[in-house]
Amino acid sequence: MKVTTTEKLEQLIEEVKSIFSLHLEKNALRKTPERFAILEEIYNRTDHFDAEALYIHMKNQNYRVSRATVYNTLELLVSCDLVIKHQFGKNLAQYEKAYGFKQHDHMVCIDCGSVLEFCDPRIQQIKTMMGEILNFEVKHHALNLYGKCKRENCDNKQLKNIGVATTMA
Amino acid sequence: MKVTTTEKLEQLIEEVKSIFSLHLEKNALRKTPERFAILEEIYNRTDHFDAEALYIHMKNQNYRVSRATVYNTLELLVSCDLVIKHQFGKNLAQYEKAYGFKQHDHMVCIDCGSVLEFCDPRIQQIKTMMGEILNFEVKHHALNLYGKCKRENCDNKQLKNIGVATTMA
DNA sequence: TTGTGTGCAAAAGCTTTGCATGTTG
DNA sequence: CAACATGCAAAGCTTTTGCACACAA
Repeated sequence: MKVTTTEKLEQLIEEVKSIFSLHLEKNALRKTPERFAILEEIYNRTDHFDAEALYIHMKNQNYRVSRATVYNTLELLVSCDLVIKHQFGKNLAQYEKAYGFKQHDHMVCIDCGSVLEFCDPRIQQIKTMMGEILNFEVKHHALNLYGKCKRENCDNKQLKNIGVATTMA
Repeated sequence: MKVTTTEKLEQLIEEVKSIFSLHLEKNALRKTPERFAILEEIYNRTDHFDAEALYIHMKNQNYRVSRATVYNTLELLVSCDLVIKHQFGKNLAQYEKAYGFKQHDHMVCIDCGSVLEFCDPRIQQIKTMMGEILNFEVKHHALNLYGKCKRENCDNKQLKNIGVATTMA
């Protein structure tokens, strides 16, 4: 029987909802519809996004939610590793879904702001070794490479919201 | 003849001033006393600092300077690689002098905010390889490892200004 | 029913901008 | 002396906070 991409995504969403549910129970936090709606919204997105974009998008779908709750829930989701928070060199936090995707790092174009992902096993080795040497328990990391992409429509201007490749062409 | 640490620092400061001077000339920018005073102030500091701390410190020394000029000059210095700008996961840019110091990366304690530095040659290999694979001209990078330090006076609370080891004990 | 979570709006914090003034080239 | 840089204060943006109300447990 064929399993479509949509079905896979729905399965993934059910899975992360269970995980989140369990996390809320464990920490005696409430299972509010807003929290699950935000989680679902995030996992239906592709690429990176900021808190305001998430808020606006939910508003546009006529989902009644406040910025405070969006920020609140994002923090919760980061704390249980369902979402990763990034700072790509701007004073604007970018977020990304984390569960079921290979851990990766980012290449950011300093002209057009486009972001590509890559994996390299050496970063894991560095984390382990430096943790031992410096006597730290390393929890996570951020490796961003900044440079100039060679897209022909790279606009050689820093966009205001460091964005997402698909929103910029 | 003995060369003291202070003398070395003064030499270094003269050197970066020349570099900055040349950069200003090349770009037809003006050599104002404020710009050189800020550069000197930065190279007299140790560790990491934010724009406000730099501003306050100059004010305390009765140097008349404005926030606008501080931000302005910091950007200039970053653009000619005399200063590096960091974002250690907070919405607050941290800066660091860059000339004459080995390039390094950072280990940040998620509890007390202390920052340690380390070097690892593998990061250079990753930059080169990923630049080729993704067709980017890599200009710089940021690798931050986040974890828990094992200092006995690590206060297990996130400080407001991710700071500098020496200001926190 | 109890108290945590939410929405709204105001406040806070960092950074940028506009405009009059000062100063470099 | 003309253009650029500075100082000051106001504005801009993202994020946090306070408070009254709603609703999950």
